[in-house]
Amino acid sequence: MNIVFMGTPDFAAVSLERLISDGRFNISAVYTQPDKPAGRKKILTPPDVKVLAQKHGLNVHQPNTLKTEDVINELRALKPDVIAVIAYGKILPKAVLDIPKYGCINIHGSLLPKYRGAAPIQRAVIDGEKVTGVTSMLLDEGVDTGDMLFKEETQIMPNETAGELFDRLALMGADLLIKTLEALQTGEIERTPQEHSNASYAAMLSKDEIIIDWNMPAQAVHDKVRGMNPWPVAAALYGGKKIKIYKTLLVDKKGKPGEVLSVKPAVVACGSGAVQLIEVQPESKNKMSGEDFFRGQRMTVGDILK
RNA sequence: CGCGGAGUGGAGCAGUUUGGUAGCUCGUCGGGCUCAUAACCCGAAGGUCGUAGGUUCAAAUCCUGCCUCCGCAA
Repeated sequence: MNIVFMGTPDFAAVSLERLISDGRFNISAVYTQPDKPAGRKKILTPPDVKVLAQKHGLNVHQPNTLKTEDVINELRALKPDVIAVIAYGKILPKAVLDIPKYGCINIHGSLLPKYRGAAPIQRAVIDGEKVTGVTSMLLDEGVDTGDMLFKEETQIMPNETAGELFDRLALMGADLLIKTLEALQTGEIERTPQEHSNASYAAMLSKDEIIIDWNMPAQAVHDKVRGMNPWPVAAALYGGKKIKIYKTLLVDKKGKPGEVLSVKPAVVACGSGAVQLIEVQPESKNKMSGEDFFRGQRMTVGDILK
């Protein structure tokens, strides 16, 4: 089976790796986003998929857009049976969707039609969902609106971070990709249209929404912290500065929102309930435990965090 | 040269403006109290104050170069 793979971050790289190690598939080309500057010094960094693809000597393309004639002709020339798209980050125009014999398939990190869009995994955690999963689908011209092929569910653990869930779903997605490709080949596959009326959209996370308001219920704070880890990381304001909060635990205590209920361990009251600060990071500082932070700030029980 | 912050015993911080032989909260080790303890009491060890140089009678503190780390922005 002749496959063109399109993907960018580690989530996609996991699937590509599985595809390569499986051995049954001929990966004629890999499309990924152009290298981008990253880090404090703006070092040009290649996407994970590119690194992996080059390591295996695959044919890598990094066009800025798929909408030009040149790129479309190039794809046609590859004569793919299927194009597998996973977290590629670009819209495929109809001219591209029509190229492969079996169509373009996509692995999405949610149970469609819920959480369509860029940040399905994080949004599910932030919303406090208990169950999520991965869905394979046939791409159409909308964003994550195509007919569904297979789904796989999984529970979201109470203290699981988006990053941890990401890793699990990436593996599940890789399995699902293989399963979907096999089914396409044998023709034993059903297309299920999405219930568009039940759809929801998971917008990309932004740094504008990282601030924690201690008036929120403890569960909501905890979910936000989990969903924003490892990026962009939820933060509380203290003394006019941002304190990133990487990890929390729910604690069965009460107090005024933002009130320090305990220094050891570091417990802060929320709108209802309370959370223990497990791992935080003040500006200019390295990550530290909540207790270390309180100690350094000479925090005492009864102080209000703001 | 994108903006900014930080480097002080094992950890988190104070002290730097007004130079004068290092402090706080923890941790560790020893001892005590206790049925017991992450609680409490007593005691101890542990620091070339990132690094190189300069000013000075004297530098963690003032000046200069360098290294490392971090936040923002991308």
